[in-house]
Amino acid sequence: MTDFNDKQIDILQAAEKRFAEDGFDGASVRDIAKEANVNVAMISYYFGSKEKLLEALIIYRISGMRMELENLSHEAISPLEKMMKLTELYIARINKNKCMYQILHFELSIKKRAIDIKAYTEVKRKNMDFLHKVIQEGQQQGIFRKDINTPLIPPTIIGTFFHFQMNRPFYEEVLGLTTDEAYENYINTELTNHIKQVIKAYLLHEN
Amino acid sequence: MTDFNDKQIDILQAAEKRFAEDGFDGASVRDIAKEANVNVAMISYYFGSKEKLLEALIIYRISGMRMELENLSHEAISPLEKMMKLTELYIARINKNKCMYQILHFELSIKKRAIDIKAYTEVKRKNMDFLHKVIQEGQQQGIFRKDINTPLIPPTIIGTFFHFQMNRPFYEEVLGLTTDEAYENYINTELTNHIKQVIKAYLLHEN
Amino acid sequence: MTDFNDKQIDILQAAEKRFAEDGFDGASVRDIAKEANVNVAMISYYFGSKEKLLEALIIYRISGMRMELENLSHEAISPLEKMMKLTELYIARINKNKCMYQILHFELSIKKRAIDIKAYTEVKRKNMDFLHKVIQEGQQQGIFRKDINTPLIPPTIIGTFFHFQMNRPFYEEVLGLTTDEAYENYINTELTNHIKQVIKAYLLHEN
Amino acid sequence: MTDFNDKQIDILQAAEKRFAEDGFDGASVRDIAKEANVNVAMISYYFGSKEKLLEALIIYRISGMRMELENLSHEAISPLEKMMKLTELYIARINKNKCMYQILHFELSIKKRAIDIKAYTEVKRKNMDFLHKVIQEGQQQGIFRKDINTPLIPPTIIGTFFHFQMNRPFYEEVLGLTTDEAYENYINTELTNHIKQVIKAYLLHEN
DNA sequence: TATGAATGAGAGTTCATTCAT
DNA sequence: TATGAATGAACTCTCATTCAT
Repeated sequence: MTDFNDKQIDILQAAEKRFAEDGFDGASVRDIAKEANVNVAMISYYFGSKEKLLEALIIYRISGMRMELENLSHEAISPLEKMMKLTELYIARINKNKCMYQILHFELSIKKRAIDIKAYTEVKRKNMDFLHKVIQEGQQQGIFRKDINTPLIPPTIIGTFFHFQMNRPFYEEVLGLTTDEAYENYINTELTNHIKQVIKAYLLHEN
Repeated sequence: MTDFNDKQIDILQAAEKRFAEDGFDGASVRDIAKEANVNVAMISYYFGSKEKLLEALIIYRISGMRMELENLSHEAISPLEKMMKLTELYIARINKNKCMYQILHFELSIKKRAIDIKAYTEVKRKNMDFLHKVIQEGQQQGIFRKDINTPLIPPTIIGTFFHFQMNRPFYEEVLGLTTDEAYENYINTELTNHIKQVIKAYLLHEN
Repeated sequence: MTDFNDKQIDILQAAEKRFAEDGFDGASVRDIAKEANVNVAMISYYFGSKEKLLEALIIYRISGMRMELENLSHEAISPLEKMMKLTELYIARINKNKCMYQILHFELSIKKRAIDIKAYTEVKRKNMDFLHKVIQEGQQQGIFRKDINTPLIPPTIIGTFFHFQMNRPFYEEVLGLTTDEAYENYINTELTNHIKQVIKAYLLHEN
Repeated sequence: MTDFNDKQIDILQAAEKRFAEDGFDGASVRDIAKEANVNVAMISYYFGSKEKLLEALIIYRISGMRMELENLSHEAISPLEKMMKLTELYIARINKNKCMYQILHFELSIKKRAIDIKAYTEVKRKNMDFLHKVIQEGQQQGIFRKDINTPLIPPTIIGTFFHFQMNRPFYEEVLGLTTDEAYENYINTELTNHIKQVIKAYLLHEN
């Protein structure tokens, strides 16, 4: 399922861009075809329909997200350090897959379409399991607080990042980030640091 | 501008529901008209166009969001208590205006449309100003840490909440929240508490 | 039928302008109502429908065209002088009722609508009768040629005038008539003179 | 630009008929599609829009009007004979392109639309140049009068013809031309002859 | 008598998709 | 395998008109 030819990958990339910028309903297959420099009919030909194109795109991108967590789990570092690295990895991955996340978040929150998100769910579940282990470890070592609500950690990381992304025009103005580089830089330094600080404080200090 | 008649309000409410559930492009004016039990032509008649309907909706909802912050600012409570109350107010307001936020977040993150979000920006800015004052107060009293990134507090609160909302199908399954009430209840207790804990820990503990 | 109140006359004048500039189908009753500063419903109220408004307009304008020919017929001048005066009267009347003629010509040549043009036809017939008499007079006096095709005289006069009007942009450029006054002036001098010369030559000279 | 396929030509012909009979605003694309036995969407597909269809039609027809004047200019006949032939050619061409002229005249006289008539203007200008030469020739030979207003010759020819066409119902009745053939025949004999007589008299006789 | 509110019908256009080649 | 041509369905919006007041 994951073996696409060059033309198909062109289409998938074009679709990702258009879906992210215009929304699924806002993007027309003609726009996508034009962006991908292919014939309109080719989209139906290769993917069957616009909806199936979206599903293919999700699978395509998520299959590329196979976590770097495994490596992390074997590193000989403290649970806190692991959590900090995990947070960084989360942010890096979202930042890298901004478009896909943008699409997914919208599609998930819409009742209209019932796309197949099994692949997405699976990845999330795996992440959660790993997260759970690290937190338990930290709790057993007496470093982390006892009442951590593990399932709400990812929303805290991802949600903060995303809200910042989605309200970009507002924060651009408020923070005086006039260029793309300035914004990107702020994400990689201040925002990342803030999220790490928030998570760290939450893990370490029972109020 | 904010005085709409009954029919107009019917349309606005129907539009809010449909836009939130189907997206702006995914919702047709026919759907909205049907939902509002009015003639299709009435939407153009009252609002001019689909886009102007969206703008009217945003103004309508945001003008109803004039913050309860003022009351808060005069209460004789500690900065921390203020921040906790503020967090609760934030969450309550987003929860109440879920649909509007869902719409706004999508529209904001889409490059296609350039809707007038001045009203929204203004509200955000006012909130930020108030937030800033409370945090400064806490810092001057030596209670809050020194290196707080104030502009990133709202993304932390709202983002966490929203990510939880948007990934509802996933968290429903993971947390075994099978009914609407159970989910709603989880938001009002566990999620709210989590966010407050996160904010509290962040404010109080320099790592 | 010809007694209209002030509001009705406002509407008729607005309708004439809009019909002439935009065509019957191109002009909306809303445009007309706006131009006349009346309520949209008033047009249906007073005239029944858009089509009936057009008919009322035609009757209104044509009833105001009752020819000044009668006076002419009693003047003690030569047939040629009569024809020259007649030509001038024709041109003056068309020029004065440009809008109405513009509307009529379009409506007449369109198969779609079957408006009542009895009033118009009647006026034309009377003119023709008078014309016929003058020409016969001239022929009996041996001044005019024998083979005059009387019914084609009015088309020659009116048609020439109208073609010039309808191709205004072209002739503006060709003749360097940059202002409204220049154009109007050209009509009253050069064009009028040309038509008179053409008619005179035709009447007097058998080839 | 002038290469249209069969379907496109079907549409253009249908459009010409409907525009001529119903006016541009009066003719719907659905009517045109029905007349051409094609799908409604095909019109947008091939021409982009209704307005662009009109423009394509004008270009299509006018490019087919490239004058037979060239041949005329090399004939070894007198200026008067040339003018008579020219008049005939004018009339024949208008008669052949009745519909197109009907459409053009209306669109030109309407302020609403600003269609591209460059092609039309160019043809008119060329005709005018040729006309000018012939008339000068006639004047130099002392045959034509000195005070000819050349630019007003075409309006005299075309205008007379057109007024006769546009008031067809009236002249049908007045002249007792009950059938299409009778009318057509009258045009080809009496009307053509009248116009030629008018032009001839004007050219030859200074009053 | 006069009008704001409301509407069914139809307008032009775009859409995702199909099909013959 | 790949595509230009074609289309039915649906879109948003405007229209002339009606109706309760």
